[in-house]
Amino acid sequence: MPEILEAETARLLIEKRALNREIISVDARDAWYLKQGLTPRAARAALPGRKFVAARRRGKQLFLDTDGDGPVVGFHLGMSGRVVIDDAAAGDPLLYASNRDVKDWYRFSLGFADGGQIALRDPRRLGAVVFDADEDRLGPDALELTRDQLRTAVATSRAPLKAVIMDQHRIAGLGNLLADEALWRSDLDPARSANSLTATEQARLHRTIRTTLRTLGRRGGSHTGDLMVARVPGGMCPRDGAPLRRRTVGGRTTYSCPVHQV
DNA sequence: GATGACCTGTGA
DNA sequence: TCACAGGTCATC
Repeated sequence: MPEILEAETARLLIEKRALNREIISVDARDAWYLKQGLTPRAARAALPGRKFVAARRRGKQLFLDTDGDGPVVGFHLGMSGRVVIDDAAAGDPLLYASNRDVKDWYRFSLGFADGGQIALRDPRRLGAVVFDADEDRLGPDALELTRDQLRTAVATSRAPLKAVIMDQHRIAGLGNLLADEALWRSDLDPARSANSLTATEQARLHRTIRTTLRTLGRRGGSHTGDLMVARVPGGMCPRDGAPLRRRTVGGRTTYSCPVHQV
């Protein structure tokens, strides 16, 4: 996904199009896609006759509440998953992932009594469907992040700053592109140890995460950052023209400006 | 904490 | 054929 902005787009689509429609069938043809002990049989036993009554999100994860004593259905989009309702796919085309509509990529779908359907289409199969996930394993949602929460997240770890803000247990929602963009806008080196930030830098990072999410959300997604155009080998910093540095930080490909990110 | 594993498609 | 991909998990 699919970072927090795409997850929110998917949540909005679900909220608008999938609530209060009676589920009558379950197509869990890819049993591997069901995680945390969920089986196709259990899904078929639990969902028909129910409807979704709320679509919630924390970080990149989606939680669909069902009526009565039904399960909370968790959707996780992995690297390439998208929510498709009837014939509408949520969000902009994904980079780094195919957007073709291939039948084989429908890993999980639910049919509605009115003839429509909600489905997860995921070429890479790194997403998941779960029931009744432990939502509190995730940290505070990045879109609602307070300054105190940011301070707590970074002050308690000496891991690289980027690894810490991408750690879903500490802050839920930031992925590789958003983390690079926010750090680039914050003038902070992704490899610095998180607990080395001064109070001023923490405040700046907090403010920047918020404005980055707001701005890129308005533009249409995680791939619309200013750094994206330069996020290629040999790319130049859009702000000061310096050659960008490309390396691995926190296990992920990372682009940063050696001149203004310190 | 860094690393490799999971899985599959795409483009060089 | 290879490197690489907006994510997470277990393991050294």
